[in-house]
Amino acid sequence: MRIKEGDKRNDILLASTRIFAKVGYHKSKVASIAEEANVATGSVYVYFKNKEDILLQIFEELWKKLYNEFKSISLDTSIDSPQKIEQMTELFFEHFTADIDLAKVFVNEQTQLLNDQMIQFSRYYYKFLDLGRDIVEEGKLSGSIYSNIDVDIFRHFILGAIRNLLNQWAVEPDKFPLDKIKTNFKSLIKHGILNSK
Amino acid sequence: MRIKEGDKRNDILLASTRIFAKVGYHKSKVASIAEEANVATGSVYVYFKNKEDILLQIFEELWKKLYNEFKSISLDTSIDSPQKIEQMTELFFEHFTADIDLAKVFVNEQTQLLNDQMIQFSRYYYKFLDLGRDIVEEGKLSGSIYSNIDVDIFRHFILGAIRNLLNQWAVEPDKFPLDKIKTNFKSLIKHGILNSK
DNA sequence: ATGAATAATGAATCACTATTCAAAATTAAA
DNA sequence: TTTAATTTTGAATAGTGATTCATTATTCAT
Repeated sequence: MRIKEGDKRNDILLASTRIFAKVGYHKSKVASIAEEANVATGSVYVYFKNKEDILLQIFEELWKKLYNEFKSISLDTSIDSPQKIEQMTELFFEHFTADIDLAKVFVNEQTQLLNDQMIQFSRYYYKFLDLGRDIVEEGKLSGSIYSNIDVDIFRHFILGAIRNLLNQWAVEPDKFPLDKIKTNFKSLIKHGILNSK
Repeated sequence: MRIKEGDKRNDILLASTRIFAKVGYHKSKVASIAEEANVATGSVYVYFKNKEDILLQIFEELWKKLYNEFKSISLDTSIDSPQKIEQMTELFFEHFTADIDLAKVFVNEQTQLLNDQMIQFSRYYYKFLDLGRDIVEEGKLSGSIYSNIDVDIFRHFILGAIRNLLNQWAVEPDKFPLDKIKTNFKSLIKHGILNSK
């Protein structure tokens, strides 16, 4: 019997996140990923079906973690809907602050995967979207959120805005410091731009 | 002397927009584009440097048009900053309503191009961003827009939100009708979500 | 008509890289 | 030790599809 030397699967996942972030998924070579992970090219195919599968697994892990974190916020009965939304965005930004490469991969690759009909994207992502819907609906019912707002539209509004701000931060962290982004973001979501004096 | 048979360059541009929208840039084949454009494969290389150049030219034309349309709004002295922002978003959505394939290409391919250091993306895009900055700054100075809002952050906030909503519309036009998106969008930008009763 | 001049063609090339797989290496039990 | 099971390897393969370019077609001026 031979036993596994360390966690090659995870090494590959981490290495590919770095490579994908640096040159983009399509320009990344499996050989480069293997080299970055200190693993033979063939080993990649022991742990993943193919190159695309690596990318899908990165997102699977990402959304699994985020979904679980969001779930506990969602279930918290001591805070109201707007506070939950605020905490969720906070958590979202924090998660990526810790891993700028993951942020880049999220920003650059997720949309294409989602729009590819051939692909089964992480179910945790859709469960996360469901949590978001519930929280906004809760806010509308309790009266803390404008009742004329469409829940589905708002979810995609907020997600798109976050995504693009993360992108700016990932590209120019000095020009777009995350705390400044967070402050502005929360204010924009809550009150919009109009100064009604 | 031989004269050009029709506008093959434009045929290729239109055909590639359809193909890119349907299967995505990376999975698109130059041969398919040529076929869709009723043109020989080699002809593509008469009008474009390579496959990537086609995509860049699609964006060049897109942003050239949008920039010029936005410019006239920006110069209009009869309306104030918030109205300009409203008109610009209106125009933005309208432009893509007329061409859902272009919307898909914009949503799916632009981020990657912008983040690729090797690529010179359309200068009109950056000029468009400058227009946006000026308008928001104008609003802050006149007092109609909250002064604590960071102009750069707001620009990317609004662009990201629009992009993601366009994406939803392009994928499920029935679930996300554009007029509903526009109404919600304008309200969210102006007043946010908090119902202060 | 004729022949420059330019436009258009598409089969052949050629580089590139994802994937495979037979062999080697490692470990643990017998 | 030896064997057997499992893991790892990386050179060879094989498919793909972007790009080239020699050839053909078309048009206009003469």
